[in-house]
Amino acid sequence: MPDKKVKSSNHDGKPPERMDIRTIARAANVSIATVSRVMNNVPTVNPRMAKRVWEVIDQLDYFPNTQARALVSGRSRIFGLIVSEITNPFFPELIQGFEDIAVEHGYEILVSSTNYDPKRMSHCIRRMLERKVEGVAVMTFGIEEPLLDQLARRKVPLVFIDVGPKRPSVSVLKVDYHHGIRQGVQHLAAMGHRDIAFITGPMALHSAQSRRAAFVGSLKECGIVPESSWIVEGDHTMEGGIASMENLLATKKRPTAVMCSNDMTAIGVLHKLYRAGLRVPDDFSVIGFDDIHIAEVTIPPLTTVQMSRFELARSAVMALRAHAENPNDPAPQREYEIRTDLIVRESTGFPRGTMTNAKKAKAKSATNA
Amino acid sequence: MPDKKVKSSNHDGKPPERMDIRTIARAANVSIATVSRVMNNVPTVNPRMAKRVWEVIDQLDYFPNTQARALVSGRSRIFGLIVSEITNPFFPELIQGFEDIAVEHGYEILVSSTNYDPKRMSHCIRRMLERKVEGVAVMTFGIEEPLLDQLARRKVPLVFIDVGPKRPSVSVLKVDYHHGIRQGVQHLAAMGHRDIAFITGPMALHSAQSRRAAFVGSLKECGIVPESSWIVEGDHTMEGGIASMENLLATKKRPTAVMCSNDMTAIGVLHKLYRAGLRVPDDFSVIGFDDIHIAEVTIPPLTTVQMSRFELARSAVMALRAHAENPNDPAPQREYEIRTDLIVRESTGFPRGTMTNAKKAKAKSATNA
DNA sequence: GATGCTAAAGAAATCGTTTTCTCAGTCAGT
DNA sequence: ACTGACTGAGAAAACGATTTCTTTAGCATC
Repeated sequence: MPDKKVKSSNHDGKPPERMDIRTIARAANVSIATVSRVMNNVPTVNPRMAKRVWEVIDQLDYFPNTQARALVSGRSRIFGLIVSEITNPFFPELIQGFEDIAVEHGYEILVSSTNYDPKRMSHCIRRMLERKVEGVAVMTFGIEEPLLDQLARRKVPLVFIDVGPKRPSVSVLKVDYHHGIRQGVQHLAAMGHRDIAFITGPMALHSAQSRRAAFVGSLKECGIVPESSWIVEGDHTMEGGIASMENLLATKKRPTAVMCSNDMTAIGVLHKLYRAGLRVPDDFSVIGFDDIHIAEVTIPPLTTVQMSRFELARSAVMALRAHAENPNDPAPQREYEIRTDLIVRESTGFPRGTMTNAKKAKAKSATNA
Repeated sequence: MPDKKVKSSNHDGKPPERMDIRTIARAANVSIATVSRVMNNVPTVNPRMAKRVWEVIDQLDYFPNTQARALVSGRSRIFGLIVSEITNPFFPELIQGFEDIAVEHGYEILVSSTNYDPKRMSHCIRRMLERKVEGVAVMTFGIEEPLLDQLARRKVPLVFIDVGPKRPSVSVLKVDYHHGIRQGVQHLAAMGHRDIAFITGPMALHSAQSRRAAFVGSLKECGIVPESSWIVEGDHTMEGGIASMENLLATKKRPTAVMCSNDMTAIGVLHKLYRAGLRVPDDFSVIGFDDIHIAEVTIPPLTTVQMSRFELARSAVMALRAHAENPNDPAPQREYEIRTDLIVRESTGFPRGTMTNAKKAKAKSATNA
């Protein structure tokens, strides 16, 4: 924003040409109030006049100053979006969707990545407060609730994933982890796996707990008793996946398959298995979670549980809009359901040496149906 | 931003409690001008008074309204960041760095991903203009200059990668593609490869042309004549990599190695080779470009040319700051140099059947030195 | 033809800051 | 003691919109 000092009239005849609502009003021969009304589609304005104003606006290529508008109307038209790790490919895909939908409804977004660091979190909340966001989507999968008090206290609408305080102006996006994870477990069990490991996310995260619970539950449904040494804690990174897989390979009795709390972990696992000289899926089966884009081209392509980023983004924006646009709506915390589904690719197969090729083909076609 | 209507005094004794500079002024028994001066560290204010004001500010947990501030000061303290594809992992890493550094200097950022779509680009420029950004970093690697006229005309500081109009308030980040790419070519040549292919980015992008030129140049330096059918156009996506590799495999005489214009392409290539039953690096060598994080764990880990996201981000923010904070500085377009370097991992090796193990070991150690 | 009502547009207040202007004091120099 | 320069702090004018309050004009009603 330069041209601040162009106020003093310059002697070469040109008017100072600052582009504000007054310029338009003057050019269209109406009051600024009318221009404002035209821009906001207030119905009481004479259509002929409106047309004239629009023409001037188009011709001069004018657009209103968002901050002035926000200041007086009390509406910033900005949503905040807090993610835990922008470098995990899951999130950019989410951000993309969130941005698209928010922009579509006339909102701008302020993204911030906390990297699981409470200090960063608190700093970014502060920034959002300063910018007067009209709502914040907290896509960190459940962490640091105390910090969010600052937002709640100032009555900023919020939307969480999985779990959040039951308060007015707070919505929760419920992810049905169970559905997809059960499909995964059954898929493995159907092929004959009994020794199935699980690599969780950081257990401080609610979602990590939910996913583990869904895994354990699904295992039991198949009549398999969970072996605790086969449930190891990861951290949703590739490095974590590598380390966790290392631990699993070192267990007394090795599992034959592993489910991961997210795809990045699975990618680490794939890598560790490659290093260990084990072939996937011949020697070991791997299932991921998220279905990020690169899951299609890992070697081998990753069987994974899909959670729709688009659905997540859409629901989040909708929830925030609902709150922002009806400030005193008595109906608070709506809950939105997000489905999960297994996508079978090539990182899963029969446990080593249990089946002939003929049986393989048969079982596989049954599974896919 | 709710609590808009809390103006009317409520009958339970409490004051309406709106938190603005006036509240602070009243509580500290000074004028609002003084409060403002204190917050902005204006040196002429009495230290004792300043202390008192700070105490009140802390105690009431007050922070100024950014939009009011921006409105009057004419400074939004927002930078725009336009990337071509947020779902390409290169960019999140860049965004992260950009955000960190911008925030460190008190700026907020507005990110937008154009997905190579001019319509999106133009829309996002408009949005940035509306929010009165103080500068825009155009990290699309050279495209759609006409659209950027809108920004230039309004004298918004800009920073480009590689190439940009020589105008005041416009800086360019020069990437030294040649250095890293030459290293890559020499690395391959040193191991005995002569038949080296190249998959470019979208040729509409300046960076794609620069990278190809660097490749062709480096090839000639090694006395290899470029074979045009081995230079194919990709689009910087995994899918593009797969398709391009397919084309390369179909050439009359197959190359023995390929360099890619970015890592996503290389990942696609790796996948295609896997599908084709070719082993990397035994049957085919692959080099990427960017050194995104997952390049470390591809199978096999990817040899690639590193371009520092952090350097890029830092330089971009610094360039924008320089312009934003000295609006009438006569010195425009500073240029910043970004280095590139080869990172040798495991996707490159000797061409099939050309060397004995002894020779291998020797050549490899020489290359790494 | 005076009155009341409605529709449409202008005037003015407002949002929460920064910044310029103004005005008391203080102090030094003569 | 009077002037001039300087300090420090308050008063008031922006900033560029929205929104409330007024005004004007037109029309129907009695």
